[in-house]
Amino acid sequence: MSKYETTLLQTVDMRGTVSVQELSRILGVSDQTIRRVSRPLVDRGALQKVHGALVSTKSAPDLPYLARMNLNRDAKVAIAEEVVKIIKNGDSIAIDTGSTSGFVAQALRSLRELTVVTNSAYVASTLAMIPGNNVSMAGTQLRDHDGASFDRSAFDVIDRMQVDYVLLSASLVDARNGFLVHEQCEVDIASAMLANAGRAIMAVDHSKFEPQVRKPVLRQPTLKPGDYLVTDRVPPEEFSTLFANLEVRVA
Amino acid sequence: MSKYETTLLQTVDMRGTVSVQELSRILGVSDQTIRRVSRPLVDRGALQKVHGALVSTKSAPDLPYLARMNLNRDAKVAIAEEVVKIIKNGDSIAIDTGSTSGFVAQALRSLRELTVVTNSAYVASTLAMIPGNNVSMAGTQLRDHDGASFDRSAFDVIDRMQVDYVLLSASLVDARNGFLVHEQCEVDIASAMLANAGRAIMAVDHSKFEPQVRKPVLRQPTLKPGDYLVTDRVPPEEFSTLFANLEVRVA
DNA sequence: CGCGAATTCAACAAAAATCAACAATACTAT
DNA sequence: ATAGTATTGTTGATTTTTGTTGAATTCGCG
Repeated sequence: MSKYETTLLQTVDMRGTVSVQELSRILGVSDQTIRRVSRPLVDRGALQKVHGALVSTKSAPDLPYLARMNLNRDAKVAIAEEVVKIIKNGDSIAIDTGSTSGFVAQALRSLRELTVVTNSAYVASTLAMIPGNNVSMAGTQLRDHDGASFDRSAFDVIDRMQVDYVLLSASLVDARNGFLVHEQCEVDIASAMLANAGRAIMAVDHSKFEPQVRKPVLRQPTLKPGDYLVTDRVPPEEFSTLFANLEVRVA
Repeated sequence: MSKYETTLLQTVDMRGTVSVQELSRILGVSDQTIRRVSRPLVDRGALQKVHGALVSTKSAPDLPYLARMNLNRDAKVAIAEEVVKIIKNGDSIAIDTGSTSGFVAQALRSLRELTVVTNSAYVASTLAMIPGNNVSMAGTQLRDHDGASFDRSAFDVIDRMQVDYVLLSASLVDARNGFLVHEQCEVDIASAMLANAGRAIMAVDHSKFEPQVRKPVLRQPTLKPGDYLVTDRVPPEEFSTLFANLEVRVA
């Protein structure tokens, strides 16, 4: 560990992005030294390196949530458009958090007079400003990586509503165990929404059918017969049992 | 990843649409370079490209709130940047709804470890996704034209918090009557925030000093000596009494 | 539809940044 | 004190980025 590490990190985090040249002036060492001491920092992910400068990993624009939204972007857009075909003007819908939900929210802007309840601030602000919509934000304190809430008041709001549809998502679809996610709080919100909704719409892109690096272990509540499954590719054969009672739509 | 990426994204997201020409002037590089560094951003969907300019994917034109945001945009951007100079990393701030607040939220993305409470879903979702921030959304049911909440739970949340600053706005500044708005609920929220905050920051662009077509009649709570007034032009002489005890900053 | 202006694109040359290797210096432990 | 180790600055070759040029494309407008 170099003696410059802390100063270097502080400076870069403070300013967002600092050129190698300027860093060498600030620390009073050569540019080559900056490159050398920054390499381990870059390797362990404390900093990012670009040609000519170092940028903080905490820097705003490349946010985890938005980065995730751009993964499989085309698939998610297609799925979102398919979901919107199910919903009609004037319907009510509960929307959970998740990368696909953001796209569905965008696509739902083409409808009118929707009643929406969601625990995602992004979804809420996307749909709230459409004239005629009635949007409720469930929850108070927002999780930083996706701006969603899972506190007590979120459940209070959800339990007060009765909606036509609920949009759910999952991190992994497993032929044996069903729809899996990483966090218990996500399951809790999904259950609450499901309990107060008519038909559920499970939206998962094709990447969710393949093994994940970090395997999720928590089961989403089981769906009712007649609930929708919307995805962007025909699912492999081994999922036919799991989807037997669902109305499957492929975008 | 280019070293210009962060600045470019911030600028475009903040302003909605920026011409390639102006971007090249702002970043001090050629227009060709702007095209080059923006291409990967466009490819991964972080930006949209049109002939002659780049537009933010987050921008949603032709809506009342965002239309209002585009009125006097340059002034509001300047004011927002001035407001950010007052706030430091780690500070806590309450933010009311209003067109200028949206710009301040965008500008506050450059700071870290902020604690934010707001009744605007737009502000909440803008700041919630910055890693390290702690954002609370005050309120449940959202007003459709600006996605802000004024229900009972909004006050409950605000009254629970004690923050360093509160950002307020107004529809009209009147030399005799002070800061005026249209709706009583806006005054109520402002009062609640003011009661739980250290110093207030009143942000009004120069257009608010001139008569409005629809004259607002409700008085915002009076400010304390030492509170900030941030605007984009030196206010006319007749306001000197009203601003006597305030720290006036002109962007 | 066609014209002029503005914008974009492709290619190349210049400039800047990076890397690897080596020499000089400081520091440590015997 | 001295050999050994680690850190730093310098040099020159290599790679990446950038601005410029001219051709091709797109846009706005009569």
